[in-house]
Amino acid sequence: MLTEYDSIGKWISVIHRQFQTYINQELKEQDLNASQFIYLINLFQEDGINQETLTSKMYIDKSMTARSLKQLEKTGYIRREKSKTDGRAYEVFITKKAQAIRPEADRILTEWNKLLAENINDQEIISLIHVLKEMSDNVLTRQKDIPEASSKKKRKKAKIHEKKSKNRQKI
Amino acid sequence: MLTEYDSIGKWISVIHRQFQTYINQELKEQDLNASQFIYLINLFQEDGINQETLTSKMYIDKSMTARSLKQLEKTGYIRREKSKTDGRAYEVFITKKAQAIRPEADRILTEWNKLLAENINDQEIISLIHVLKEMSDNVLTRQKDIPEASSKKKRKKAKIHEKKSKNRQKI
DNA sequence: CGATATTAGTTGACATAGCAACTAATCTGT
DNA sequence: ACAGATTAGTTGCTATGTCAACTAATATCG
Repeated sequence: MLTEYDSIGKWISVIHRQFQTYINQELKEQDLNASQFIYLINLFQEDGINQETLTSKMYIDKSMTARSLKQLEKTGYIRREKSKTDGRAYEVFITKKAQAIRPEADRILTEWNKLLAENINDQEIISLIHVLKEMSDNVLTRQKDIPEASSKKKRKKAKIHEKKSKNRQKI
Repeated sequence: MLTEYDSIGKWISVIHRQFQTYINQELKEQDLNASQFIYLINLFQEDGINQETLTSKMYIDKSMTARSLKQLEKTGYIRREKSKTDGRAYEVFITKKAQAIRPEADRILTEWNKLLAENINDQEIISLIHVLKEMSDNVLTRQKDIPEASSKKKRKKAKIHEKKSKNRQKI
C-alpha cells in the first residue's frame, strides 16, 4: 500500500505529464508554450510582482523563471522594469498582448479542471486539493528542517577563502 | 475555484518536482538517477516484461523507456533479451545488481510516502489515490475519444488510396 | 502470396526543470 | 564605514520528457 510506488507518486507524475501535454496541445497555434503559459497565469493574479516572489509562489527554480520570462519578454507578453527600491530586482508586468489572451487562458484551465473532475464530486475535489497542499507542505517542512549541510546555512566559521574546495565528486 | 490554476494542477506539479528532487537526493551516492530508479521499481514488479508493456504501464513516452533502459543496461542493472516470439521486441530482466538494491529502493519509497502522508489520515490517503487514478483515467479517455491523428499522421509518400473510412483506432 | 499497415524500438530535436557557479546590489554587525 | 554575508537574477550543465521520423519485424487482408 503505502510502501509501493504505485500509490501516490505514480499518479501525480502521470497527471503532471498529462497536464503538460494538454496545455501544449491547446497552445499549439500560439507563440506560447506550457511553462510560459503557467507564468502568465501567475502574473495575471499579481501584476508587477518581482521575479523572486514569483519564483517562490510557484515553488520552482529561479533559473526557470529567468529563462521563461526572458522568452515571454521577447515574444511581447511581458515587460520588466528595474525596481526603484532594489537595484537587483525586476518588476514584471503583463502587456496588452497578454491581457488579450487572458480569456482564452482561463478557458483552457477551466476545461482542464473540468476534464480532470469529471464524475468526481465536489467534496472529493475539495478534499483532494487540501490533501495535496498538505503533502507539499510536509515536504517543504522537511527541506527546512534538514538544511542538508548545504550552502544555504552558512556556518559562521568564515574560513578565509575556502572557495577552492568546491570540486565535490558526484559519482 | 475550479477555474483557477491554483487548485489542482499547481500542487500536482509541485509534488511531482519535489518527488524528483527527493529521489535524486536519496540516490546521490548511487550510479542511478530518479528516472532510472522508477524504471527499476516497475521492473521489480514484473520481471521479463517487454519495453512496450513497460512503457504503457508507466504512461510515459516509449523514447524515455528506450533511453532509460539503455543506461540501466550500461550500468548493469538490467539485461535485455530479444524475444523469441517477436523479433522486434526485447524482454527486460533485472540483474543481481538490481536485486541487491531492492531493499534500499523500497526503503526510499516508503520514506517518501511516509513523509507525504504525515498528519494525513489513512482514509484521506485512500481517497486521494482513488481520485487521482480517476482523474488520470478521465484524461486518457479523452485522448482516446479525440484521436486528432489524421492531422498528425504524415502521409507517406506514394500513398495510393485512402482507406474506405478513416481508420482511427490509434490508441 | 504480396502489398500495405501496424507495431517495437531507436534517435534527433526541442521543451521543462534542477543545481551550482557566477555577478552585482544590498544588508549586517561591529 | 566597511568587510563579509546574503539576495536577485543569469547562465552552463545535465536530467527528464514529448513528438516526429526513422528502421525492421510482424500482422492483415485482398
